[in-house]
Amino acid sequence: MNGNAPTLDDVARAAGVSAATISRCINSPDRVAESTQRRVQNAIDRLGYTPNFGGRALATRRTNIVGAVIPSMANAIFAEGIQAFQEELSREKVTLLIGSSNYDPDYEFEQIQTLISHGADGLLLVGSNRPERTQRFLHARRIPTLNVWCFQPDPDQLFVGFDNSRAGADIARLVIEYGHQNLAIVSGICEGNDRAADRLAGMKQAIGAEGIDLEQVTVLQTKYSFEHAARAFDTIIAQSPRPTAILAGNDVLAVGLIERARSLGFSVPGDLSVTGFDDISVAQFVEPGLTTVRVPQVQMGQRAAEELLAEIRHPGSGKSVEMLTHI
Amino acid sequence: MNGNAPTLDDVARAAGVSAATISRCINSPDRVAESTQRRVQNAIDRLGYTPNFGGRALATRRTNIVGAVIPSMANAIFAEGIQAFQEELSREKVTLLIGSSNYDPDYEFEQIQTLISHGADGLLLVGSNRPERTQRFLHARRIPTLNVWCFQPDPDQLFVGFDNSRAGADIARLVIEYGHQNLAIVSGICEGNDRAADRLAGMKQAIGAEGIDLEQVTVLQTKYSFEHAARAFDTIIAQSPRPTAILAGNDVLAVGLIERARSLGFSVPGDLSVTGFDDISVAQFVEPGLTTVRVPQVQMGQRAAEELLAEIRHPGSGKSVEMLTHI
DNA sequence: AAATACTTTGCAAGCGCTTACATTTTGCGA
DNA sequence: TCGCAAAATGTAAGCGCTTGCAAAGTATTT
Repeated sequence: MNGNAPTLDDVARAAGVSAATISRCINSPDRVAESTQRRVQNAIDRLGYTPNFGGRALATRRTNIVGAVIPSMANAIFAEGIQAFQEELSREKVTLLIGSSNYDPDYEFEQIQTLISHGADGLLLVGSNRPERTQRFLHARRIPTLNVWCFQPDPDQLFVGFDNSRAGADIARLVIEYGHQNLAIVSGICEGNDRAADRLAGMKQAIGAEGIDLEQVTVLQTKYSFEHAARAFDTIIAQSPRPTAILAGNDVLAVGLIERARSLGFSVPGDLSVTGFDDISVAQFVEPGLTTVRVPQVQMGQRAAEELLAEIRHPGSGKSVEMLTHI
Repeated sequence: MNGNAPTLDDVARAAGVSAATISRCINSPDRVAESTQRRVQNAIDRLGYTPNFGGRALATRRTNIVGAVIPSMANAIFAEGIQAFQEELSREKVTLLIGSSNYDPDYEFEQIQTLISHGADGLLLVGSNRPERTQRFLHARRIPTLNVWCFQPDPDQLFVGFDNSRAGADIARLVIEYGHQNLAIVSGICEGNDRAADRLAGMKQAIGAEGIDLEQVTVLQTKYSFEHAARAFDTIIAQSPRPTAILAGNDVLAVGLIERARSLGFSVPGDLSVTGFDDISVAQFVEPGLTTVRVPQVQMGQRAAEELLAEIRHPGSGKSVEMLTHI
């Protein structure tokens, strides 16, 4: 904070009214006569007054900050959703504190603690699979929390997301319908990542249900980066029979796979099809025809903001929302 | 915050000491007898106490939050640097509040105000060209502020960045040395964006100095998106004589240009060279040979954190740092 | 003109924490 | 055993804001 910031009292003195009136001017202007309001606004402007955060937080027992912990800021997967989330929040004068966990549950817990100790009124988290310790903390402190990017019919938690398993199954089925029989899957690392795990499970289930022997399907788990995807491609392409389609666990992987394929001289989708997941804009661009599971990121972000705010303001009033993906 | 969170007094009562002692246990343990410390720690654990943020902020007049306003979260340009910035901050138990301005000075001002009103102890801003109003506010409130992504020898401001103009000149010169005579420039929008403006100015200056008629060089200003870059490409490619090299104002534009070129059947860099700026990782991947100005983003983020923290803790002690780019 | 209801403003008590200062306890040399 | 400095702890005054309650001012009704 700031040494010489003007306080409510300063403004009050300047405007010739009491501090309470200033406070009301700011928080419920309709309880103040219009003429006074003008005078006060004037003083505020003149002094460059901004409410002191600590004071306000102390008095209202609310910070109007919500925290979000996303797995990664390094790629665009979460950017759009978070942006929408933030816009919706700022409409309500709530600020977003962002942390990133690098897909590491321990680090996620640390970030959560930091956010809370910095006063976050509520939390947006990605996915739902987190260690006992984290869950206990959240529960003990009664922190309003909402999970995105996944959905479970659990009445004790709040979700705004979709069924990763079903989406995974959908795209696998589609690929098979196109006639592909030799498949490979390049998934994200499933441990500690329910989205990746569910997608993979869905894909496997659908593949099995379509009568393809799962033993014949190479499944690789790898980090979400172009480089790792390229390496995964090298492994897959060396196999025989060579797969004719690769199902990627997300678009970062898909783009990495496609680029690697091309730079090795394969034509995509001529020699080989690749499907993605998440619909990030770069993917659209690198490969206009990329078949990918489209996730309603913006909607998800907006809705998440609404429901989380509801839960914060009136605990128990936030609702879970299942969204649909399409291909 | 939380309705039923235990307070200092609760802990004090539980431990049978005064509130002051608890406070000291937390903030300067060496002023408290070890036996008491144990007892207090015990009570803290038992009650699950965490200091109330508002109270602490009010009493210390410090939040340990710093704010950053970046032009955009939608692309990766700032991601790495911000990530490094945040990591450095969290080493010092300081949390980062991020806002994005969408390259709009008014919105930037709004974000700055929000950050300040949420208690930010200091601010990281991108670039240095901002409206009078913003500058006045920052100055009047004596808010420790540091500008990144640019550098000026102005002793009244703090910079951790590089000379965009020189970098722009460097890459233009290089392209000309490679023998290109017909050039085009696709710049970001310069208004309100000193980085874009400086880069462009540097490029123009170098081009002129190399004896090329600037009148012959098409200069387009466009938003930083793949789509806008693609449109710019269409304009440029229609001209005669057709340019043999396009200087892009950043890597998002460069990638957009290259992709558009390829999808129209041009070979890059065979038919046409494209240079970038910023060195984002996707660029590396889309076009391994892309000549781009490499910006030391991670270093910049780290150093910015150090200097900004210094300035916050001891006003006047933060130093400006000029970093070097290379090609 | 008096009685009533409403609107506008002020008063003052916290919210939970830190910290200067005062007080008590402890340790140690004489 | 006493005296005194140092260490440990307590006391209490804020930090800047909100808000219930009371008071003052205005409009409306009878």
